[in-house]
Amino acid sequence: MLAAMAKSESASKRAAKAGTLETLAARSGISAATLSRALNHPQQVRAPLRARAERVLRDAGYVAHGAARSLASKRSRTMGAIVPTIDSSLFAGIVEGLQQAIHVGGYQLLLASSRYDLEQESADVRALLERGIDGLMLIGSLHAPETLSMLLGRGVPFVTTCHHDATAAWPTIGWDNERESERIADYLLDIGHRRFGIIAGIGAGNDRAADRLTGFRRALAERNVRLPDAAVLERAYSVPAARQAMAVLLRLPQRPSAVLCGNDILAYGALQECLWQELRVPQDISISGFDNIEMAAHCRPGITTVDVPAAEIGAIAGCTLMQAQQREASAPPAHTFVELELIVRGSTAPPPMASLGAAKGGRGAASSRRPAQAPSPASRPR
Amino acid sequence: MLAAMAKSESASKRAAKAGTLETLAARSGISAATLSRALNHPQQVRAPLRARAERVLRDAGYVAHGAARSLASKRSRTMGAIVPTIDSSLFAGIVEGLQQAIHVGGYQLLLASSRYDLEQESADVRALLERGIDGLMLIGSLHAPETLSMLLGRGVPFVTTCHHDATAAWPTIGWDNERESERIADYLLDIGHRRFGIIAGIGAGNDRAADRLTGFRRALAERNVRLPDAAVLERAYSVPAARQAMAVLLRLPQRPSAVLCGNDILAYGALQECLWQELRVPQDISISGFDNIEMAAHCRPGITTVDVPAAEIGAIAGCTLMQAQQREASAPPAHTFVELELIVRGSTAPPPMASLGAAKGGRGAASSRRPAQAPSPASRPR
DNA sequence: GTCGTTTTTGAAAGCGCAATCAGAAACGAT
DNA sequence: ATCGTTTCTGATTGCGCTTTCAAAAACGAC
Repeated sequence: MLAAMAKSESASKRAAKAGTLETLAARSGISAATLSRALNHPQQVRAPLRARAERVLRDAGYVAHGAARSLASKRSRTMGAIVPTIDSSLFAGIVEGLQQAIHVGGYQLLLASSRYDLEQESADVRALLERGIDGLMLIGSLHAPETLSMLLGRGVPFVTTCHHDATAAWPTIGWDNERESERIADYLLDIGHRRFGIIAGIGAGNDRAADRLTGFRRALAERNVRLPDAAVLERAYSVPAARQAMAVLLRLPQRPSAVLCGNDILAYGALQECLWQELRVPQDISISGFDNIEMAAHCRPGITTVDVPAAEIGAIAGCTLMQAQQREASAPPAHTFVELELIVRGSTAPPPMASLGAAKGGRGAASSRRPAQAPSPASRPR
Repeated sequence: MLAAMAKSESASKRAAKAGTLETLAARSGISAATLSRALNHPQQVRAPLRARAERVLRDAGYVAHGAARSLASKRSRTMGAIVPTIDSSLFAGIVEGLQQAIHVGGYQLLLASSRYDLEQESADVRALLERGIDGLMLIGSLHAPETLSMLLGRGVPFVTTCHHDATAAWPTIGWDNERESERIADYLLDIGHRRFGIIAGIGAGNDRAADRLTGFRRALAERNVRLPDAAVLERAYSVPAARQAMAVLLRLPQRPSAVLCGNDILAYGALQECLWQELRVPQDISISGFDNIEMAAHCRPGITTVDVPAAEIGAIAGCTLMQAQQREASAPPAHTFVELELIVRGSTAPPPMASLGAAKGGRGAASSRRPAQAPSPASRPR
C-alpha cells in the first residue's frame, strides 16, 4: 500500500517535471488553453492572468513539446538547408548567414549535405520534408526533377542560391556564373593573355561549375582565342587535385600564360604547385579564382577572384524564406540579383614578353596598373 | 451547386495528395495500422500484404508526417549540434562528419551556432530540446550550468567534443588541450628556442583556447623559460587579428624566436605578417599552430601543428549518440580519447644563431633533421 | 440597474501517427 | 475434421498542443 503510494507519487513528480500544459493547468488552476495563449498570443490574455500564467510556466521550467506543437499548428519553426558539403568556406559562410538570419525569427536550422549528388539531395529533401520544415534553401539551379516536384507539390517555400534565374517560379538569390566567369576571362584577355588553361570544378551535377566553364569558354571564343581540349581540366574542389591539374597544365607543349580556376580552392592549389615548381606568379603565369574565400586575400600572392558575399546570401535566403511564411504562395517570387565584384590581386599580371609577342591584335593595350597587393593588418579587403 | 462540387472535389484531391495514412487506408482497403507497420516494422507484415502496402505508399508518394510520428513514438530521428561557428574549417569538418554518420542511421541534423557565447548556447539547447532532438553534440567542456541541467534533467543523451574528461558523466570525445599544447611547446624548446611569443584564442567562454594557453605556459615554466606578459596576446580566430598580433610581437624589445599560436588560423595570420615584413620563416622566426586545417599543409612554408581528425571526431560523436539511443541512460559514459599527432612542417626550425647563444643549458641538442616539406601533389599529409 | 457588446476564458475537438489490444486467419498436431 | 497455438491484422487509444466554439465576465450606454 505504502509502496504503491510512493510509486504513484514519484510518477506524478516525474510528470510534474516533464510538465505538459495539461499538468500545469491542473496544478495552477489556469486552463491549458490560456497557458498556450500566454505563450503564443500573449496579447490575447489579460495582463494579470498573463502574468500569473507566465510565472507558472517559468517556475515549472516549461519547455514546449515541438512535435505536438507542430502537429497542432502545422508549422515547425524549422528551416532546412541542403548544401553539397559543409566543409567549404563558401557554403559554411552561407549556412552561417542563413542560421543567424532565421535565428532572430525563432527558427532553427535543419542541415543536410548532399556531396554533390542530386539523388542524395532528393533523398535529403524528402527527409527534411518529413521533418516538416517550413522552408528550404538549396544550392544552384540543377536538381533532380523529383526534388522540385516534391517541393512544389507540397507547397513548401524554397529558394535556390548561387545562381540567378529571373524566370524561375521560386526565388533565386545569386548571380550569373557564366557572366562572372566571362568577366574574369575578359580581364585576363584585356591585360594581354592569349594562352589559357582552365581548371574547372566537376560539371556533372554542378551547374555552377559547368556555367563557369561555359563562361570562360565563351569569353575566349568571342576574342578568337584558341583553347586546346588538353588545356581544360575538371577536378574536385581540393588543393591536391588542383595541384595535380596545374602540374599537367605546366607540362603542356604550349604552356598557358594564365590559368582560370573554377574557384579559389582550385586557384590556391594551382598557385601552390607553381610556387613549388619555382615559377613566379604572376610574372611567369597568372592565376584567377572565384568566391573570394578568406585564404584568397591572405596568401602570397593574393588571388585575383570574384567576391561572393556568402553570409549575406545566406541571410537573404533566410529572410526570403521567412517572408514566404506570411505571403500567398501564388505571389511572384522575389529574386535577388547579387552584384559581384572583381577583386584584382597579385596572382594576375600581364603575360611575360615572350608570350605577349604571340598576342597579335589584342583589343587595346593592357592596363599597366600594378595589381593590388594584399594589405597590411586590416579587415578583409573586398 | 456545380461550383461547390468542384470545390469539394479539389479539396478531396488535395487531401489525397497530402496523403495521410488514414486516407490511404480508406482508399486502399489496408488499415492505417498495417500501413504504418509496413513502414516501420516490415517484418511484422506478411509478404503479400506488405508488397501491396508498399505499392500503395509508393504510388501515393507518401511522405510521413514527422511531427505526428514524433508525438506518437517519442523520438524525432533528429540529432542536434551546437558549434561556436560553422564558418571554421575545424567545426565544419566535425559537423560534416557528424552529419554523414547520423545520416546512415536515418537521422537528420539540427544545427545551431552560438558565436562563442555560452548564454546563446544555452538558449540554443533549449530551442533544440523543444524540437525534440534525440541527442546533442556540444563543443568543449565549458557550458552554462543551465545548459547541463536542462540536458541532464530531460535525459537527452549528449556528448562534448574537442576536449577529454574521463570523469564527466557523459561521453567526451577529444584530447587534452593542455597536454597537446605542452607537446608543441616542448618540441620548440627541444630544438633550442628560449624566447617565445604566444598568440592565443580568446579564453573567455572557450575552454580549448584557455587550456591551450595554460599548456603553453606550463611547458615554458617547467623549463624555466621566462615569458613576459607582453608576449602573450589573445585574439579572435581571424587572419587579420593574428597579423596584427604578430606585428605587435615583432615590435617587442626582445623579439621572440618562436611564436606559439592557439590554432592554425592564428598561425597562418602570424606567418603572413612575417612574410610581409620580409622576415624569413623559419630561419628568422618559428611559428606553430593547432588543428591541421587544410591550409596548414599547403601554404609556404607549411605550418607545424597538431593534427585534429575533425571528420572522424564528428563521426564518433554521431555513433556515440546513436548508440545511446538503445542503451540504458545509467550505463557509464563511453569516452573516446583521441590521439593527436604532431606534424612538423617548414614553419619551425631551430632558432637563429644569435638566439641560440642566449640559450644555455637546453636539454640535449636540438634535433638536426630538416623539417618536412609540404609534399608534391598527393593527398593531405598527416 | 439593465441590456447589448465586446473581450476573456475554458472545454473540447482534432492534428497524423505508433502502439496496444483483441479478434481473425493461418498453421500444426492429433 | 477439430482444437490449441501462433502469426497477422484492424479498430482504437492517446501523444501534447493549438484552435475553434461557446460560455462567462467585463464593459458601456441608456
